[in-house]
Amino acid sequence: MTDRSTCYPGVVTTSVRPPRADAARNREALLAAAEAEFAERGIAASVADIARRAGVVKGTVFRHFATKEDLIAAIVIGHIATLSDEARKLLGASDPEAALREFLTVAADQRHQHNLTFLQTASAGNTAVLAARDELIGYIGQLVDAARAAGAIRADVTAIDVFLMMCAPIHIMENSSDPSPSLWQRYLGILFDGLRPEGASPLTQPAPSKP
Amino acid sequence: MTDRSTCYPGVVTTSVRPPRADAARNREALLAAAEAEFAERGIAASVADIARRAGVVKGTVFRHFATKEDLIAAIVIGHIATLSDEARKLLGASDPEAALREFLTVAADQRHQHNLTFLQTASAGNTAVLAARDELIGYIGQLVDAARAAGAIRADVTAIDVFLMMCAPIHIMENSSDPSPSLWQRYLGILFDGLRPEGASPLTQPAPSKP
DNA sequence: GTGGAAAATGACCGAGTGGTCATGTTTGTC
DNA sequence: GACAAACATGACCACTCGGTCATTTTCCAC
Repeated sequence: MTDRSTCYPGVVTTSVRPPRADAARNREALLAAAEAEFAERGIAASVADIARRAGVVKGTVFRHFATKEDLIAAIVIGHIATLSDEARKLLGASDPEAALREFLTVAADQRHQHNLTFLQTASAGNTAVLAARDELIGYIGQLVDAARAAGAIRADVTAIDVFLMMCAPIHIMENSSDPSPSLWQRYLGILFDGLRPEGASPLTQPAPSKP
Repeated sequence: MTDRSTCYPGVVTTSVRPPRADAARNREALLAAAEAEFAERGIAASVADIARRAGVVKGTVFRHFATKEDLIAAIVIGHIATLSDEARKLLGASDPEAALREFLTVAADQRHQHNLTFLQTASAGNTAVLAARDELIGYIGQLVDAARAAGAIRADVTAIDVFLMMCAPIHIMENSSDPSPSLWQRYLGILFDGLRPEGASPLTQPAPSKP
């Protein structure tokens, strides 16, 4: 085994000396380049292209991220953390319905801009991703509870439901050949109306117990 | 150019002698094998594996389908045609709301069983697929019109909307790590409630004019 | 049965992939 | 400024992929 102390998937291993300045620079450049490359070419983006875009050689990528999957996981974790921050900010809002809607808007917008929907499935097994995901679902749960208490959403909808449905507007618009960039807002509107208590019909399938 | 008279993507070229018996057999076997392989391994399923599963050699695949994309297109066209048949059958139903819901149920179930969501995007540019898609949207339009006339769905929702949203329940459940096989029915329920007139809020984005 | 067309075969190709590693370079420390 | 550890380099590997093609086999009409 060679030295892999810098290969942490988003979580710093404890009690090691801080990374060298150039290494930290390159890591950030790689994350940015990978995000851009994945957004443009999807999961097919190659490690070599990412390295080139970051002004670095392919071998360097594997010094920072043990596998391509680890690189993807690092990106996904970053974005999930961003969403967690957003959800936390919205917790104290005076209008719980508007807060939940705003969260879904931010989430869809982020996923739209960075083509994250497929990255999320690509890093589904990563434990660090799972931990970040669970934290996010916790915050979503508080948003959902507040909205439900305010009578803004139906009673039978859970935090896991909302988490799973988060990407739906993006997936819907991706089926269009030449979508307007903000088409997803239309489907977020329809989806959100489906979450409202008015006209809600009983659901035949129970809510999933785990995401 | 070698003879490619059998490489038709779902549409029979006119006035050629019928294919040989073994060729017809192999073509069906290839389509079935490809469908199974794609369902199991996604878009990453290789032509060689598909050929092996069909009891045939890789070169044979390219005698029937000029490219891998053409093979995918043939599968997708078959499934779209199946949906068109289903929609046509439902046109005369006495309950337009139930008919639309039944159509969405059949569509989601088909896409769930055959993992078709990604295949559809993979064959997005194929002209024969586009033609089949437009025909399907025509039938969906009639289902939607009937449902709207019966007051079962909101006024601002179009056939293209329904077509684009068709796969949403499947995409939603695919975000789950360990989904129940019928979880998509839950999200179809929520989505369908979003299509109802009760509690519908105005949509900020206009409906797409083309799919 | 036989001849000729249609189709299947399997070896082959080139491009591209994620990943490795010995070697050379940079950085921080004393 | 020298030394060691951290880091970057670029050549390299094994492998898979979609696709091609000369050759052989199979089918069908007569």
